Amino acid sequence: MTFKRTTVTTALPYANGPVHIGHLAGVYVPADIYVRYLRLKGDDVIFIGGSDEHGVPITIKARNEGVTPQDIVDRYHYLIKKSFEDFGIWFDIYSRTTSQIHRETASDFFRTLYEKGGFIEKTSEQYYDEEVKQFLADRYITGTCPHCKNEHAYGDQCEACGTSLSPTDLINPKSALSGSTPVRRETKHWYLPLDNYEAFLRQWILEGHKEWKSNVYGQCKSWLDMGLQPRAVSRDLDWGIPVPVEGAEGKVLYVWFDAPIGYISNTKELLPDSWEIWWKDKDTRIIHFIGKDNIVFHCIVFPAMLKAHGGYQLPDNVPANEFLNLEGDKISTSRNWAVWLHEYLEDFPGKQDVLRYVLTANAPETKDNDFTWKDFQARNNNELVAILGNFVHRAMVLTHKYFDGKVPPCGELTDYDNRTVDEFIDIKKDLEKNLDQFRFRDALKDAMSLARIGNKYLADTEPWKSAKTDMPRVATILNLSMQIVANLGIAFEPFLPFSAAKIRDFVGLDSCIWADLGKITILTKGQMLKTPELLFEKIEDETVHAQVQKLLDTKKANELKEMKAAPQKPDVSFEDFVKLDVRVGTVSECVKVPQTDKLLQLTINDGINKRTIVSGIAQHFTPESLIGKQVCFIANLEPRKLKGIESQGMILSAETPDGKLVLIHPGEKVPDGSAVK
RNA sequence: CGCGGAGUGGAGCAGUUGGUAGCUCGUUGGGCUCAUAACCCAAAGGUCGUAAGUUCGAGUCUUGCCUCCGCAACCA
Repeated sequence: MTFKRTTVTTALPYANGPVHIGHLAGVYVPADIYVRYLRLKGDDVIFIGGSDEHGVPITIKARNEGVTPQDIVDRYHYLIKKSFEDFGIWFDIYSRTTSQIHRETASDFFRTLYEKGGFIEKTSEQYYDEEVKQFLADRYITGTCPHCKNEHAYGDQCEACGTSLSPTDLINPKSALSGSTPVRRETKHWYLPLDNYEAFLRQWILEGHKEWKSNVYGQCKSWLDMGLQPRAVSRDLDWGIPVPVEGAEGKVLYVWFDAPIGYISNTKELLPDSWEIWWKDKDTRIIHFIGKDNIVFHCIVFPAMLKAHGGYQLPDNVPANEFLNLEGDKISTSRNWAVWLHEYLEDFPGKQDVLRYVLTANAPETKDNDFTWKDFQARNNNELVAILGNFVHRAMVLTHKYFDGKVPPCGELTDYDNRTVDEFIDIKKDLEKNLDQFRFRDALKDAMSLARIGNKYLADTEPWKSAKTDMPRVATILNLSMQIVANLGIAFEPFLPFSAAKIRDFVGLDSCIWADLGKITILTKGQMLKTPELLFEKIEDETVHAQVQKLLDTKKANELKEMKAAPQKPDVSFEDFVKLDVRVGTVSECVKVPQTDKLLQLTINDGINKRTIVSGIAQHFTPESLIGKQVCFIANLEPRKLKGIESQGMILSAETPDGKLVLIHPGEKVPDGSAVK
C-alpha cells in the first residue's frame, strides 16, 4: 500500500431533513476518524462532503409545505453544514449539488457518455398525474392488489401479501400525490447499460477486492450473480439537472446519477486547478464511506459510470456500515424517531466527544446496533470519566502536588517501567492496524487501553507512597505518567479531537504527530503544566431521562398523527336523534366499585334528583378527581345492572388513539339538568 | 422458496486461514486512597439461534428451519 494521496468521500446527506446519529455512526464519524488519522501520519488527504439536493422527495416536501424545493434544500443544507462543523467533522469542502459547478460537471459527464454512445434510449409508458403535472414513481401510485385485493398496495409491492408488483398491475390506480387517477403516457429515458460492465465489475470486485467488508462484497456478488440490467438515469421532473441533449425538455438526471458526481464537482470547487490528480492519478486512493443502503450505487453503478466515462480511478475501498437503531426501533426521519445532531449540540454543549465516543464504541460495523441513552450515560460515566478523564486528572494532580506542576526529570527506568512502555508500543501497533483496516471500534478500544495502562501504572507504582521515602523515584514515575498523558493527546486526536486538544493544551504540547506516539520523550523536563481541569463530567440520571422522555413524547405524537378518524356510521333520522336525552349533571359522590378494575360508581345531581351511574373509567380517573365536576350523560339509556348496581345512564367521554379517556363537560358552568343538543 | 447481512455469558460486542470461547460494562469478593465513590486485582457467569452433516476436532465449513435488519418509496 504505497499511495501518495487519498481522497475520502462520505455519502451526501439528503437535504430533506437534518442529520441524525444514524448518519453519524454509519458514515461521518468513521470517515472523520480515518481522515484525522491519515493527517496525523502526514499523508496527503482530502475530505469531501456535501448535500444531495435533487430528487422527488424534496419536491414533494416542498409541495406539502407550500414552498419551493430550493427553500427546502437551503434550510437543511446550512443546518447540516453547521452541525457537522460544530461536531468536529471538518470537511475540506462541504458543498451542494445545486451549485453551478456541479450542474456543469454532471452535465458534462452525461454529455461525454452520451457522445461516446454510452446510453440506451428507451421509450416506455408510465403513469402520469395530470393534476400535479408529473410522472409518478412506482411508489407514488397506490391501488388494489390483484392478488390479495388489499386496497392500499403500492406500485412496486403489496405490503399485505408481499408480492412484487408493477404499477400497471394495480386495479384502480391512484396518485399518492393528488389522489387523482393517473393516465398512461409515453416517455423517453436514457439507460446506462450496466450489463455491458458486468464482466469488468465481476473481475474488479470479486477477484480484485476480496478484502472488502463481507456485507459489501456479499451484496455486490449477489447483484452480479443475478445479472445486471440497464438502469434509467433520467427522470421526468422539473427539479434537478436538465438532461443536456436535444429533445430532453422536462427531463432531469436521476438523482442517483448526479449525486456521486457531486464528489467530483466538490473536489473541483475546492481545487479548481489540481482536482484531477485526486480522481485520475493512479497514485491516488479513493475511499467512499457509506451506509449499507448505498452499496450497490457505490460499488456497481458509480464505478460503471466512471469506467464508461474513462480517465477516472475507481474506488479502492467502500467501507459500508450497517444501521444504528434508537432505543430498539429503527431510526426514521419521517417519524421523527431520531437523535438529531443539531439538537444534541444544543442539549449537550461541549460534549461532542461523548457522542463521538459512544457512536464509535458501538458502531454498527458488522451488524445493526442499538443506541440507548442508558448506554450513552454508562459509557460516559464508566469509560470516559472513569478511565480516560480520571487518569489524566490524577496524573496532573499528582505532578502539581509533588512538583509544582512542572514535568519532573526522568531517572533510571525499572524493569516494570520498561514493560509498561513496551506494552504501550504493542497497543500502538494494534491501533494502527485497526485504523488501517477501518476497524474503528477496535481501534478506539486500543486507545482506551492506553489510558488503562496509565491507571494501572499509577496503581502499581504507588507514587503517593514513594513520596515519603524516594522522591527521585516519584519524579520518574510522574515523568512517565505525564508522557503517557501526552501520548493520549495524540492517540485520541482521531476519535475525540476536542478532548485530545485539551490534553495537549494541559501539557503544553504544540505539535500533534502520529510518529511521536509511543515515545516517552515527548515532554521535556521542567515543562509547566496547566491547572488540572476535568475532561469529562458525569452525566446524571435526570439528563438521560429527559432525552428518553423526549423520545416517548415523539412516540405519542406519532400515534396521534397516525390516528385516522373512524369511518362515519350510517345516517340516523332527526326523530331518532331527538329520542336521545343528553344532559349535564354534577358528580356529587364517586367511589370505586369493589373487586373490579375498571368500574366507578358515580352519583350525579341531574337537577331533579340524584341518580347512580356506573362507568368503566376507573383506570383513567381517581374518584376524588371527579367529585364536583360537571359531566355530560345520556339520561334515558335503559337502566342496566353492573356488578349488582343499577346504572341509570352513561357518562360521555372522548377516547384518544392510545386509549386514554377525556371527559366531556360544558365549557362553562351551567345549571344541572341542562339539555345537551 | 427474491437477494444480502446478522443471531455468541445479565447488557453491548470481538472471534480474521477450523485446534483449549475473548473484550467492555454490569455482578460478587479483595486491595488502594493520588483521582470525578473514580482506580487496581481476582472470581462467578456461555450446550456460541436451531436441527442434521463433513472432520481426529467446528462459534468458525455444508444443508434445512426459526428470528431480526437492509435492498425494492423516504432513508446512513
